[in-house]
Amino acid sequence: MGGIKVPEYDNQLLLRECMLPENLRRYRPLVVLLGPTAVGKSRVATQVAKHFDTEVLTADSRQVYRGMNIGTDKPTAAGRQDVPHRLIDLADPHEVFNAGWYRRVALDEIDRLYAANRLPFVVGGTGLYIKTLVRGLCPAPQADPLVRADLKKLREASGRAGLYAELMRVDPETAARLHPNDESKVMRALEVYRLSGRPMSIMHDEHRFQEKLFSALLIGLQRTKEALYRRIEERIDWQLTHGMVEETRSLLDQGYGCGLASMKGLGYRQVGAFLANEYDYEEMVRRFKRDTRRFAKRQMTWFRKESGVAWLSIEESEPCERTAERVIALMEQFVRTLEAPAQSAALQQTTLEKGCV
RNA sequence: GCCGAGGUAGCUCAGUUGGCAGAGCACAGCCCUGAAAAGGCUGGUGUCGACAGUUCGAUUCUGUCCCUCGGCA
Repeated sequence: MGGIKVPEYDNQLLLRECMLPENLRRYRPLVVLLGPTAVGKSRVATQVAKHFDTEVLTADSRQVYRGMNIGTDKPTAAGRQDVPHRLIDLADPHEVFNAGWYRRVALDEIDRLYAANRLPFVVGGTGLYIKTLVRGLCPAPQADPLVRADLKKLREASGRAGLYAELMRVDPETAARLHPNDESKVMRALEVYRLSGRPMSIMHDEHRFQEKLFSALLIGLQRTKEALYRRIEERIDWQLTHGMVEETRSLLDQGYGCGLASMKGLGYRQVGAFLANEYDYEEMVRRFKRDTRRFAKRQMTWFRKESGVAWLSIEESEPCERTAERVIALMEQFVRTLEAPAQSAALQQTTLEKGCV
């Protein structure tokens, strides 16, 4: 027998201890399960949440909209009864939901869970929303419809070049960072300047995503590109045979036009164009799948560069119960490092280095 | 077998009166601090079907062959 003996832990006991009110307040533990669309987060998350007797806090910029259910793969009522899901159905499709709004309501939910001695468990694929919890959001002014309307006028009068020229004048540093064609980000930077009188670049320099509100464990799920793409196609086929077209039609009939941010989401955009006879059904399916593949790719680009994610590769044959077990194992290990930082310093350095933020 | 029409990027094709091969789509890589399922940027060496001939130089012209799709037998 050689090597160092790792002490045996009673994980359930430690977990209960970790979730004692004073410890929750002390460590502010947070677990995030992330990954690209269709990788299989939801089913795993439900099992994991059940195991830890907690809830699922969704980090999904589309499931926040009421009435958008099939297209956003929102958990069903039955699933939500099994395990409570929060941060869903927060806004109507005509409202402009955004990262700041998400952060405020998510922090409230997390505090509520701490008060109930439960471990907050965030699950989703919207990288920016997750980042607002794990690394914060700079205290720039919120989006303002009046300023935006004004900027739109400027856009109409003098085009993208006019917007960009103004940004070069008031915030050359941000202008240098942004491409003149990236209208929405150029407008946001102008909005920040008009509302605060300060260049956004200065605020970013001051913030630098350095907030640390939680001891966070980030777990990422990934699959091979081929497997992920196949799952995307299967899910879209399922959505289309289970009411996606009807759901989109109903939203349009309620007056939610295709110009809304919510209606520009995957699926709704393509089905909406199909209903407007811009192209036929087959073309709609092709684009829906293609655009979802592209999205998954963008998600992976974002997540890959996020430091501190513990990645779990899922094999094709792996049942989701097994994936859930692996996630649970990582979480229990994480809880140990919180509970007994002295003994597990080595452990933290080695195995959990990647997953802790 | 004969007569047409073709063979150029993963796909559909354009093109070179002989001089470093180019579009769309697909795909790939990337950026992001209140629209993030949004928005934006970048990426083309490919035996130009094969072999030979003419030429300083052939993907382009000529010849032979191979393959595909029509039509006729």
